[in-house]
Amino acid sequence: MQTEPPGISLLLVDDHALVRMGLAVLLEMEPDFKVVGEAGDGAQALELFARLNPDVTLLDVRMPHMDGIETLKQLIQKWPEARVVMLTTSDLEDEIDRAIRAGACGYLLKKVTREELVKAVRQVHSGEACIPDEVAKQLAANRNAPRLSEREREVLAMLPRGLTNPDIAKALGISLNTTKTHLRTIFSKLDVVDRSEAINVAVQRGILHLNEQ
Amino acid sequence: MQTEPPGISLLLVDDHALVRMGLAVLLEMEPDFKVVGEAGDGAQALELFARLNPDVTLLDVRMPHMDGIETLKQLIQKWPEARVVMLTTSDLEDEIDRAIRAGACGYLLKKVTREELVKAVRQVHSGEACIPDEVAKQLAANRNAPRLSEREREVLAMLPRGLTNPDIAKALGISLNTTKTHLRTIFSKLDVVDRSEAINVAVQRGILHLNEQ
DNA sequence: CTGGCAATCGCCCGATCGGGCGATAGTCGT
DNA sequence: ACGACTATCGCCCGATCGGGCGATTGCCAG
Repeated sequence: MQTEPPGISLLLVDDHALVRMGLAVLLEMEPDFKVVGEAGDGAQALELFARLNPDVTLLDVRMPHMDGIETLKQLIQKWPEARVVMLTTSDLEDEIDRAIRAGACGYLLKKVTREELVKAVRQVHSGEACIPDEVAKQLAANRNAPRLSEREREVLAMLPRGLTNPDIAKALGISLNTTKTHLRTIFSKLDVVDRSEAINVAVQRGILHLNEQ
Repeated sequence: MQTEPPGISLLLVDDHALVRMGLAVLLEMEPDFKVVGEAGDGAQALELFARLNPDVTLLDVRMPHMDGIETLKQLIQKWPEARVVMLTTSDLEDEIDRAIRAGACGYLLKKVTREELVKAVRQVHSGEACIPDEVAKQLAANRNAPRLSEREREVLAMLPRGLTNPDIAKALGISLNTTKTHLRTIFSKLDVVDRSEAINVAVQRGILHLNEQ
C-alpha cells in the first residue's frame, strides 16, 4: 500500500485531442495537479478510471459511441465516490439537468478561464459541488418548467421531419385525436404557439436534437 | 529588414483559451512551427495580424462579437495574401461554403488529429488549399442545392419564433400573398414539405441559427 | 381509496397552411 | 436588348392546424 500523493490526480476524457491537450496544459500549470490519464471515449474512460482511480475526472458531454452522461452514469454506479466535472460547449438546460441528476459534481462550459477551471477542480476535490452562476442561471430557468413525458417527446421528435398530424398518428399507431392532444400538451408545457416554435424551444432546452439521424 | 525565419509562424484565434492552449501545444511539437500570437476575438485577431504578419492563421468560426467568417473577410480584404485555416466543431454546409468563398485556404473540424492539423498547416503554408475529405463531402452535398435569397432567409428566420404567415407579412411589411410565395420558394429550394422540416434542414445546413437572439 | 398524472380517444370550428396558377416590375450580367 | 433572377402581389381551394370542451382507462403515491 503506497501513501497517498499530496497532489490532485486528474483523468481527462474528451474525444477531441485538441481539448485534452488544452486541458492538460492549463491544469498542469498548478504544481500540485497531475494529469494521470487521458481517454478519447467513454469505454476508455471507464477502463482508465478503474486502473488509475483519479481524484477528479473531467468528462466531456458530447462524445461518439457512448455520450458523457451515459459514461457518467456507469462511472457513478461502479464508483459512487467518483468526483466528476462535466465539460461542454453547450448550455442546454436539459443536459445540465441530466448531468446533475446522474451525479456530476460540477458542470463547466468550455469557455472557462484557467482560473475558473482550477477553482472548480479544487472545489470538487474538496467535496463541494461547482456550478458556475452562468450555468446555474440556465438551470434555474428550466426549474419550474414542466417536463415532457416520454410519449410527448416521441411526438415532438416527429415534427422536424415535416410529418403532419395524420402522419404522426400513423407512425405511432395512435389516433389523430390523440396526436393532437399530445401536441396541445407539448405546446402548453413549452409555452409556444405552434410546432415551429416548439422545435426552437425544444432544441434550445436540449430536449430535441436536430443533428441526430 | 530582417531575414525571414526558417520556420512557420502561426497566429491562433479562438475565444476558448482551452482550445488555444491545445492548438499551441500540438503545433509547437513541430520544431519549425512557432506560435507567435493568440487572439480571443476577431478585433484582436486583426490587430495581431497587422503586427505579426504570421505565415498561417488558425481561425475559429464561432466567436462572440465578430464571427470567424466576418473576421476572415476583413482579414483577406486588407491582406489578400493571408493564409487562413478555419477551425470549427460544426460541419454545417453553409458555413463551410461561406468560409471558402471568403478566402479560407483550409477548413478543419476540431476533432482533427495532430497529424492532420500539422499536415494542413504545412499544406496551406506551401500555397495549397486543404479541405479534408470529410468536409469536402459535406460541401459536395450542398453544391447542387439552390441558395436562398436574402429576403428568403429573412422569412425563414421568422419561423422558429412561431410567427404565422400574417404575422410575418406584418413584420416584414409585405402582403400575405408575398409571404406565402417566399415560403413556397423556400420549401421548394430546401426540398421540404412544411415550416417544421424547413427549420430542421436550414439549421442542419447552417442557414438558420436557433441559438441566436 | 382518492387524487393526480399519463395516454388514449372523441367532436366542433375558425384560422391557417401549402400549392397550383398567373402576373408585374426591378436588377444584373452578357 | 435579352434572359435569369428576385421581390412583389393576386385568386382559389382542399387539407391541416390549433384550441376549447369533455371522456375513459390505468397506474402510482399519499
